[in-house]
Amino acid sequence: MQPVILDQGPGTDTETGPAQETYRRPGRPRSEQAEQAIIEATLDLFAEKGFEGVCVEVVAARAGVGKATIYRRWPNKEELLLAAFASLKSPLPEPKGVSVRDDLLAMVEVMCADKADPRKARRYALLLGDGDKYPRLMARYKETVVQPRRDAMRAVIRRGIETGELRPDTDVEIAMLTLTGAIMAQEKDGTLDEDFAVRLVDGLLQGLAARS
Amino acid sequence: MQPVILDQGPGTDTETGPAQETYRRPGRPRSEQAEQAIIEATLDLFAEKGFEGVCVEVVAARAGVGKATIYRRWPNKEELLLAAFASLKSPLPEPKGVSVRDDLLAMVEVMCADKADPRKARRYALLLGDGDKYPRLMARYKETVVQPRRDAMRAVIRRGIETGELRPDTDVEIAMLTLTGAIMAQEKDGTLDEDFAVRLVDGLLQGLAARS
Amino acid sequence: MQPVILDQGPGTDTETGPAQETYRRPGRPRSEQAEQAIIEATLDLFAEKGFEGVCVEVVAARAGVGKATIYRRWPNKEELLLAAFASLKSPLPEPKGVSVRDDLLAMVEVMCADKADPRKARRYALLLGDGDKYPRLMARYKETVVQPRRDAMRAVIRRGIETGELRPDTDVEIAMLTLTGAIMAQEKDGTLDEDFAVRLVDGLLQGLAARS
Amino acid sequence: MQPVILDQGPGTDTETGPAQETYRRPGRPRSEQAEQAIIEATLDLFAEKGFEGVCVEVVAARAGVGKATIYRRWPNKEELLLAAFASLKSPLPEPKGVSVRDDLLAMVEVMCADKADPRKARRYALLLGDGDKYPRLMARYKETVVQPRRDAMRAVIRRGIETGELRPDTDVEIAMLTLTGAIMAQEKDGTLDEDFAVRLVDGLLQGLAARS
DNA sequence: CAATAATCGAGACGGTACGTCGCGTCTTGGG
DNA sequence: CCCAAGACGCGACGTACCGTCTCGATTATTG
Repeated sequence: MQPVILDQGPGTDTETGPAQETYRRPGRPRSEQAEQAIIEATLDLFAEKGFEGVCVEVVAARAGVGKATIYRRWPNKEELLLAAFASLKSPLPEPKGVSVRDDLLAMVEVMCADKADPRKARRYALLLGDGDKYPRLMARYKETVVQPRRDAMRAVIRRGIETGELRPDTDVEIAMLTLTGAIMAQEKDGTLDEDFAVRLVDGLLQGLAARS
Repeated sequence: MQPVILDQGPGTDTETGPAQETYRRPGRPRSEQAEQAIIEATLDLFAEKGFEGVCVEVVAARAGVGKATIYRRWPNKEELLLAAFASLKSPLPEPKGVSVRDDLLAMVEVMCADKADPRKARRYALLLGDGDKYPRLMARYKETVVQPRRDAMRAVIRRGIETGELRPDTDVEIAMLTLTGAIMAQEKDGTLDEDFAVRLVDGLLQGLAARS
Repeated sequence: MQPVILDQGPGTDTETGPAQETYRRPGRPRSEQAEQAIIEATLDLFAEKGFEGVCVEVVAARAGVGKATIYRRWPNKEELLLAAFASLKSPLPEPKGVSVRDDLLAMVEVMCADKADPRKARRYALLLGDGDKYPRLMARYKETVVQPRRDAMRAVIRRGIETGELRPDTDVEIAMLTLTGAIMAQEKDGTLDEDFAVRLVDGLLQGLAARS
Repeated sequence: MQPVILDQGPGTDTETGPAQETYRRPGRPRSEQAEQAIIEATLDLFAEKGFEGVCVEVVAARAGVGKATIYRRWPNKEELLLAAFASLKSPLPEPKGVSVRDDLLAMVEVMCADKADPRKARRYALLLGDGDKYPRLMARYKETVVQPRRDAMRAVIRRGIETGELRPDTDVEIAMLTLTGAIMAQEKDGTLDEDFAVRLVDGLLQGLAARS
């Protein structure tokens, strides 16, 4: 019967940057500490027990926080998870523009490294290979993490065609899907991760067909 | 109403192989009909309402079956879903052995077609981008659906190297990951599915590098 | 809608006594209304359909309450039933102290009346002769309802001996068991309830033995 | 769809005695051993774990018997329990007819002894004092065990009135309820069981009122 | 001796209720 | 306006028994 609490307190989480004038909503400001503790607890729980282990009630308890403090910030568990994952994002390197092979390699190496970082690995592993009960989450993950990377990669390939480094009839989408897909498809326990990036980029550049 | 005579018999489904003589466990055999009805109901519910809609209680009601009859066969909801999905598997075509390109193309086409079949598409779509929260289901899905396909594809590539159709220094794993990964990574609402397979196979065969 | 201010507060119901200062546990207090509604629904269902009819799920639905709200208060169905029955207790009249016969009669009459009151009668009838399957409920019932009444009755008899109204060699326990037991043993559909109390008390006072 | 199995095999349990001519239904006769084992298992389980512990499935397992073998004999769990209890019945002694006091005493002593016998005690305790979730069962118990005893007792009292041993204005029903009720009401852990019977009978014979 | 018939054990069947868990919301008193 | 705590309604989960229904095998009596 009480009016629904509208999430319009100081510092709504849709704010992506500081407002122009230093405007401050009335009332007690949200605790930055609480926010951090929640994210950390979420990430820890996820790393420990996977998706199932991330229960809002447990996160709250571990972060020493009330459930409402979580729901004041994120509308549901999924967004919480997503926010937690987002805090792990490692940005792709800016292409240096010297050689397409080098730029692609740098990108692929960063993406492979993500699977090695223990914390991100868990995210990767669970999302893509171990227990993926959260496809909607995965969609969002793709949207916010995978897609931007693809776009960057697409740009590099396009530039390669323009510079003549790549075949002029290169199928950009296919090339891009091939690279990102291969990383995605590779099993996390792959045996020789160190030079996987090199093999992948070079393999793709050369093609499979025997040159007669 | 009469159960089929070749019923697998009562007992745990952990049976890994048929006994030597056609052994029959004591007690009333499990109803093959019930099993079918359950799988169908599961698939229907999934197609209708996605993951969330697949509640064991609803499946049981729709299949005209007690919950225990479900739990007697599968230990939890996840395994039920998996079994249901498994019943959708479309086997890869046997490689004809004429040309590697044709064999690969046939395989890729089947895999692409899976994403077009409404029922399987839904599985794919929900698993990879829509549904909600089913962790290790996808792992099992990969294990039972994706992995076998990869194995088949690997075999074709290996044969291509032997016949000289593919470069002798082809990196088999990379090639295989590239193909399957690209299909996986392709968005389900891809606009030009019809020739995607051709583009993918040919793109990979030719490579990206400009021939100087 | 507002919970009564003297709500017992949230927390386990194992609290055996009130804290010194009116201590209030943190968190939202338990709704007194919900408690009432649950008890009422339980009693209604019991009156309507007997023991079998008292299903926690139905009680919850009828009380407009979640199952958890019930299980937060009582650990199981049995305790719920007991609590519901306890709320029906009709206290024994205070002995007026004029004559033992009158005091006993008043007590017996109240106890007999309980078997006439439709709601309490149902409890009695079902517990002792009709319902189905609730083991240790009756024990608790006796503990909380029967025993206190016996204690009160015992006190009256003791006083009667002191005042000389009863034989000095009266066996108090026997007398008390005799009275309460007879009421207990009497069939619920007894045809002449109105003067049963008088007959019982007088019968006991006079004894059976012919006076030679 | 199959016709219901009618319980008309050899030796339907409605047979209360051997038929006149030694008629024997065709087919395999019911195993007397199984019947014994079932009853024993029921009684054991009851003694061990009370009402709750008596699950038909457990009884069957413990007796080394199929569930159908139980349900072929008794229509439901309640009847099984009742049959088991019935096998414990200890008949009242025939009144010797010398003195009413002696006859009553003998009867009361037997009834008290029932509460001492470990096996019967459990039945008594659970039915009347410890865990009585089965009121319908208790009704049947009263019907088949308690009621016959009351009838016998009533007969003795009536004879006492005729012989002049008891007051001519004795209220037979009250007297009878008083005796049986007191035994029923007495707690099983009563402190001095040995002479309880004497105290009860004598207490009732003398009455409580002081003789002025 | 073969046929018939009812038994036996085992265990699956459709149901119903249980008690638990987690979600996202609401409501306390106190910063 | 925020905070920690914790109750709320809801709804799915997986378990436990109930009483019934097959199975193949066994055991008597009848023809």
